Amino acid sequence: MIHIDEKSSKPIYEQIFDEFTKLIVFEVFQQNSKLPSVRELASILRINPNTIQKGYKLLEDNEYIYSIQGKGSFVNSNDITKNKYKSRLKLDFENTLKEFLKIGTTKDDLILMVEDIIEGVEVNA
Amino acid sequence: MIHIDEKSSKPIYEQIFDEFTKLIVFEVFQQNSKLPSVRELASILRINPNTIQKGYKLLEDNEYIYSIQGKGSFVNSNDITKNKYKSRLKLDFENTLKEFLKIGTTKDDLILMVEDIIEGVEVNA
DNA sequence: TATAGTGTACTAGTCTATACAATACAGTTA
DNA sequence: TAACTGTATTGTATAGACTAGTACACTATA
Repeated sequence: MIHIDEKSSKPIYEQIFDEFTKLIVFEVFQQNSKLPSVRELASILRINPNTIQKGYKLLEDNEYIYSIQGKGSFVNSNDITKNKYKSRLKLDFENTLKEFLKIGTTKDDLILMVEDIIEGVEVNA
Repeated sequence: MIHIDEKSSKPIYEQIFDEFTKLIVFEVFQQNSKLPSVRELASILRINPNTIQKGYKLLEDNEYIYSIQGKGSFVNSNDITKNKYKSRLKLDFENTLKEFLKIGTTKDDLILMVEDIIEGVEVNA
């Protein structure tokens, strides 16, 4: 379900965040569904519970999940999570686009690039 | 000329890389022009020479500069540096686009987004 | 009520990457 | 020769990531 790369330079708790973000946004986890408990996931992945907790804390701070003491951690509403994710993506998109503009790439070039990339994805799909 | 943020979580040697990359790509440094020596820049920025060296090594590994022992470090040809930078940007662009497609954003939406962002930049310019 | 499971918090220790410090060597230039 | 370059090595200090152990408050259920 969740894949952690021990060799990655990215901290495990950030990987936890990334993995769950995708599962939530792609609706593998429906809204209000329960995430595995901190101790359970720690046991499955053979990672210290504190590290899992740190990842869950990050998810909660970013409003992807909410936690209730004694009950567990649950997925926030689809509206919230999808909008959060989309905002993050859009920010990335904007920054990259602005860099392209700085080095003189034209609007037409950029739109062509978008079309090329989409086409490439569709062919591989 | 170069700005280093001591408080940033990004390592100093990576900041050195990022700053010079931009100066080179935006042609503040012309091709074959000499970068400040390792010791000189270390003295100016009050940073350890080894850290500067590590940044220069990264620039050299990514073919933005070339170094000659006893002479100094120099900016590579504009063709090479600009292409390198563009490749990096394009990769970012592609990854973000693919994420958008995964969550069901359509081609038309994406092109609209590009146009909106460009318009926003032009207004602020 | 008792027990097991939940989130949460804290301290302490290990490990790794980053950065600094000091020194040395080899090549270039004047 | 002297002063400047890049490059390499060894050692030390520090911060962040991770582990380990423990503890407490809350919830659900038998």
